[in-house]
Amino acid sequence: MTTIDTPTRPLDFIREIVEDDQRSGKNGGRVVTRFPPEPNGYLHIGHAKSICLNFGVAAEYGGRCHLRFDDTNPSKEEVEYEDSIVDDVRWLGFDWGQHRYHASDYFEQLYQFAEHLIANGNAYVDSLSADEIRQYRGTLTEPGRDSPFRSRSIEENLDLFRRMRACEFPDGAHLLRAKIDMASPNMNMRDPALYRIRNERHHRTADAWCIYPMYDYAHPLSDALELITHSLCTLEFEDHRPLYDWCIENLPLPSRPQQIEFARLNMSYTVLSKRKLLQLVREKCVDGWDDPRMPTLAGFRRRGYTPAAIRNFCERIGVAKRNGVVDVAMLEHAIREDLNLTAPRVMAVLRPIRLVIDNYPESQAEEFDSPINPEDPAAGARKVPFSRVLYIEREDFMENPPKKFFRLSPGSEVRLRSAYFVTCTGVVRDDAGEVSEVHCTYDPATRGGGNAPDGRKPKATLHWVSAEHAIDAVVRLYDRLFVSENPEDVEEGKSFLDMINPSSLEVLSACKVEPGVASASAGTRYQFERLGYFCVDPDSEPGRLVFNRTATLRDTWARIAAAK
RNA sequence: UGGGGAGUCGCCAAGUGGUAAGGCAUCGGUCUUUGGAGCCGACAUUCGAUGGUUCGAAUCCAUCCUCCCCAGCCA
Repeated sequence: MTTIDTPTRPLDFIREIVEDDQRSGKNGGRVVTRFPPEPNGYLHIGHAKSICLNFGVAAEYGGRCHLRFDDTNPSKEEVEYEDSIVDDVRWLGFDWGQHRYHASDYFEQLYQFAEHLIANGNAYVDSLSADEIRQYRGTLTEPGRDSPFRSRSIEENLDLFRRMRACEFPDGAHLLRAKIDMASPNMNMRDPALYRIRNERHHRTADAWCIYPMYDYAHPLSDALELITHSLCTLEFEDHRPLYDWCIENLPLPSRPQQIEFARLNMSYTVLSKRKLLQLVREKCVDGWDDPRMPTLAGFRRRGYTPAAIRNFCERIGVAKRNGVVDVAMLEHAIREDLNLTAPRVMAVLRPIRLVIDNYPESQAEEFDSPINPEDPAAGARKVPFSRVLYIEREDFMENPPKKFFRLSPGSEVRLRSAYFVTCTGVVRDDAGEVSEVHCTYDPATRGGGNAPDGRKPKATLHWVSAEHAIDAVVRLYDRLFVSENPEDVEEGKSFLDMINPSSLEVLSACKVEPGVASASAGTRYQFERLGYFCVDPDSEPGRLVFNRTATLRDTWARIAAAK
């Protein structure tokens, strides 16, 4: 065996930088990354991209990745979110070992470093109001003006800052600012805020502080203190990089991390902003953060997605600096690809109609072997009970079939998967004239559903379930949450909420499933043959299973029918 | 009209001066006890535009165009 023809995936620009750094011996060859979520919401598929990147790069280059909570704003953060983030990152399959940190772990050090900046004349306490500061900042095209407090003495700054820490002032009375350049063309360099007063309880440090550091200050220092080598973040922080570097250059830090920006993930038919996701939850447009229609990791988990599928998806979309929109079909492909190989097959009838086999003995019943997974012969077979009265899918029968409809119709013969060939002989109608029962005869010579002795080959194979053996189930059919490819792009006066798909959830409560799944536990995934992938929802109760549809199977007939 | 980024197939995305990878989607065919899956094939004479340099340019230079981000005491 040689590895010559092993196709090598080209490196993305970040891995290229990391490899260059390793070659040149920068950072002593160490690679340390971090995933720094703010605990103010649930993680979504966009975060998965960042998680896979950060943990992936670390693993590939023999380094490590820290999980660090960016908890510098007590008014937005909660423990519930922190717990969910821990669960989700673990579920995705990543491990930070002992390296779980919080920006708040560094509050004392961050404070001391702030005094250091003041002592060196690199920071000052401003006492302008928020509104005045905005006015002094200038605009995109006009430079800002120095605050009248910019020239306070070091002693006065130190005194004021210490009194800020001592909680002597109300919110907004003072602000610690970096002394950089009010005329900078980069707005972030016009004396950015470093510390603000927030007389508020923090979910971890409780009442220890009433001043809290800003992201732009806390982030680079946290990175440096943790000896992070490559600090990967999204594009919108690109113009913060000079400030990131400024903080590091002006303080005696133990290391010099490098910030590198990449494009965040956008996906069609999806919304990925924490604010909007929070709104969907708060306004009850969905059933919570883990609603299977949500693009949150908790939602995908409940929907039946596997961590491997999400990781493969993240690998496949790549990492670059171009803003784009990934087709949600790419994600759907990833989950089908995974489940096709791993999900046990089962027969389930979602919209049942009775199929009576007139020439099958009334009292008879038998069991057929059906493959658990044709893609994996080693998985073996399962027993499926069969009897005279079955349920088949209502849409698998048509009294007046159009061309190319190969399923059951008067006079036609189809294969019942793993059972027999069956020929439709007629229908029974209810009082309203609706077909309430389909009748047929079976060919005993086709037992097992294999080929007939005379070589007949039906053009269709139907799934079925024995009426007397079937168990009842509720099936929730999920579809995309939004009807628009870009739900954020709406006309004046409308919001993304107006783009919600009114039929994103259809609940079918009279479904029939083969008995073998009766004791399946929540989270178990199956392929319902010919229909799609489904998983058992935690809402299930004994005797009343609830399934969520993860993804449909490709349906060629539906395409043909839709094309007309 | 300041600054920072980005423009390669419908969507992601390689390519870094030597004559446009791959994936998704789409469309054919084949195979099939899932109209599933698999397999085979098609799918950018062209890289935002225009000039220029060069034997040769998506790659270098110039000019122009388009899109994204920045004026939170959010991250």
